Amino acid sequence: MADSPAPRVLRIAIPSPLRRLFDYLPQGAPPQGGWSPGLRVRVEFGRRQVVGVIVDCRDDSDLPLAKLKPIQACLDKAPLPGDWLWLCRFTSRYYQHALGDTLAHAMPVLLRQGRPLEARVRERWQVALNGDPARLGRAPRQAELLEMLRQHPQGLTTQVIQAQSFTRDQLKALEAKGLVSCHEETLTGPTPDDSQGLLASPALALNDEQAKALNQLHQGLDRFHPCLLHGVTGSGKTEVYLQLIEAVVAKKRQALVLIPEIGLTPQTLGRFRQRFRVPVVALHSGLTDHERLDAWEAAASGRAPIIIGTRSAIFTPLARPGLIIVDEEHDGSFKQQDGLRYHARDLAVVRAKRHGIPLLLGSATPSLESLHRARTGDYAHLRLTRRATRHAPARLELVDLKGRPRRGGLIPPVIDAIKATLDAGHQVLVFINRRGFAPTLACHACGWMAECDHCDARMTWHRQPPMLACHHCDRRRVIPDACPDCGSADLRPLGSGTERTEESLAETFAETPVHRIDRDSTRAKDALEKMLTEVRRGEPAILVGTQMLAKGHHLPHVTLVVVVNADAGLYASDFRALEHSAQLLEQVAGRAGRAAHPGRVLVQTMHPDDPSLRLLAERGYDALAESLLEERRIAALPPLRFMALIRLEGPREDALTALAREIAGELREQVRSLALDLDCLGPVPAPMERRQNRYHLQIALMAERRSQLHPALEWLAHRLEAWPEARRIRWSIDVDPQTLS
DNA sequence: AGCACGCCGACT
DNA sequence: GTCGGCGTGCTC
Repeated sequence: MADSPAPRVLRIAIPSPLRRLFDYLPQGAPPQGGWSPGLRVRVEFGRRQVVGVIVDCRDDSDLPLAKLKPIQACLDKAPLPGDWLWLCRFTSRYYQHALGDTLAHAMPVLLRQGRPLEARVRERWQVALNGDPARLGRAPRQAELLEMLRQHPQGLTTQVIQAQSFTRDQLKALEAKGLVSCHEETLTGPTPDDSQGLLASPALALNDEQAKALNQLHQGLDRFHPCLLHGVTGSGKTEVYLQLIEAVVAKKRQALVLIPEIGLTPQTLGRFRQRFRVPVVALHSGLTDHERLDAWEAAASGRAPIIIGTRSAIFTPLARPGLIIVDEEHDGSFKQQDGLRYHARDLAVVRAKRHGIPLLLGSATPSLESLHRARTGDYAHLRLTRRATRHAPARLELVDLKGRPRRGGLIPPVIDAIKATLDAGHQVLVFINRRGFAPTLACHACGWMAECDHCDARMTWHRQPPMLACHHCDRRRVIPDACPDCGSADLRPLGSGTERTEESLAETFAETPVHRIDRDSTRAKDALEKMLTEVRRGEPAILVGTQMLAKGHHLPHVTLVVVVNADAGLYASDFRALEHSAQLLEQVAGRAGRAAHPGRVLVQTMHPDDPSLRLLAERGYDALAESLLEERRIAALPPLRFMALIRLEGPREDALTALAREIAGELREQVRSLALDLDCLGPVPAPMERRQNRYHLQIALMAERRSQLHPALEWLAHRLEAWPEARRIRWSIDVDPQTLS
């Protein structure tokens, strides 16, 4: 690194929502490489101490140097990785989020608190190879300790030895006599040993489609090479990932694998760990702060060749980046929905490009964004159309709900099909996208419905425990005996939730176990795993569940899938609702007939003639996606145009509306004066205008070119930050919003 | 966001 | 008389 003269000013990003940097004076000895961007420093900010990151070293400041405070301390011997800092700066700019806050988000809690970034190590003691036993002398405890170590040729850690009531002094004495040796190892596991080879278990044979895809991926290992791996459920995408990772790790590079929150199960992790002998590090919400720091360090130092994590793992630094995989790339959990509203899949693209490495986006139901880019040639489009099992994917059969009697939400022919499946000794999955007993409680006499006082929403009727609950805020109420409006006692459930369907099925099929799987029933740790283990034994059973059940889980004995109501996404105001709904239906359908028997998927709907639903049922997700893309083109919506949403929120509707109008007015004026080619729409009420007693409005910006969006957002962020009235409301900027709600 | 300062209501 | 409500102002 070129020697630069000592800077007079350090420009520092402070963990705060302020979109500004703060200048400080260097103080104390600089670290080895001199003052440089990426070093963490402790500084006094206002009246408190915070950990900031140097982002620039300069000789002048906008303020007189006399007004600057000196830093308190430098916390690092070496800067955090340059690529990591680059990604954070990009993220901050792209999503219009304060850099200091972005950096804080992108590092483990302990680093944010100022702890050093270094591998935690432990000592391992082994019998020395050519020790002279005569040197032991008269030391009975040391002799016992030496004997114990002899029985463990691979060595023992200090912790284990001390648990056997030996002391560190005894170890040190043996070491001084040359009888034992000690070496340090990191907690994330030993450094990989090349001599044993990479694989712990052999790769599976590929079919010709998989082999062709893998071959094409091998061609692009040394450059930015974005690929959409578009494979039907059960077509063996994971095996392609594993073999590609093998090639990358063999070249001493690292692979980063992102998976949805719900997909990082012990089974997924187990599959990677079984295949590879090298350490596979996982980053997920279940880790302690120390484990997270260890994983981060192992990735940053290059000791961990394979890193698997959820959304936030996209910010894990890599010493030798070689490959990024985003599995189930269409999944909504890759987009953060509050604070720093980033999309991990989109940042993965940016990061892979920066590193010059391949990017693999995998899905059975790709997002329209990725499909569009595959069609325009930005991404290679690799298809896997064949299932590993004997059977073609089950097609959806639409079942008309109109005018049919329902029990627990199910109509007689569907109940008959469930009975036939159970009689054949198979299992049934009933998918219902509503928790609770019933979506609401209604008065049969006057039409009153239980509504939340704080939100524009109905309250859900729960049986266990009995209460009315709002799923949009924390509000709970006791179930009334009589209608609060007319006093009638004729209160009835309206619609069905998981609890009611479970109850009804348990009555109808008294001899068959019915398992309910939703957020309420799986709250306890391991409850889901226990239930799935039970179900995988294969006895006839009915599973009633929400989308938790739709993703990933392998349920080999399920041959019938029932969707209680497919209409949720059909006529929603959110332009992505249908896309998400179709992805979910296709994923649910993928649960049917994965093993020896073919499957059926019955989809109940009030609109069996809806063209989109019919297209999905008759020609599948890909055909519907094509048609949706065409609709988006005509309606000038993403992914054919670029969008940003300004969300505004406040306690008083009239004040919020007035301010929102003023903001939109100024924004339009700015768009005109900067001659930007973009449309500014709104303010309009958010789909659920009142939530938790706060009002929500939004302003949308739409542009043909992404470059037009940015100057407007940048201006707006600074304007709002300096606008006194805007401090009384909450506002946020959502670039590439995933939903409008 | 924090964290101070500052100016008005019900309490040991 | 004080404890504390949250309005408004600032952070190199």
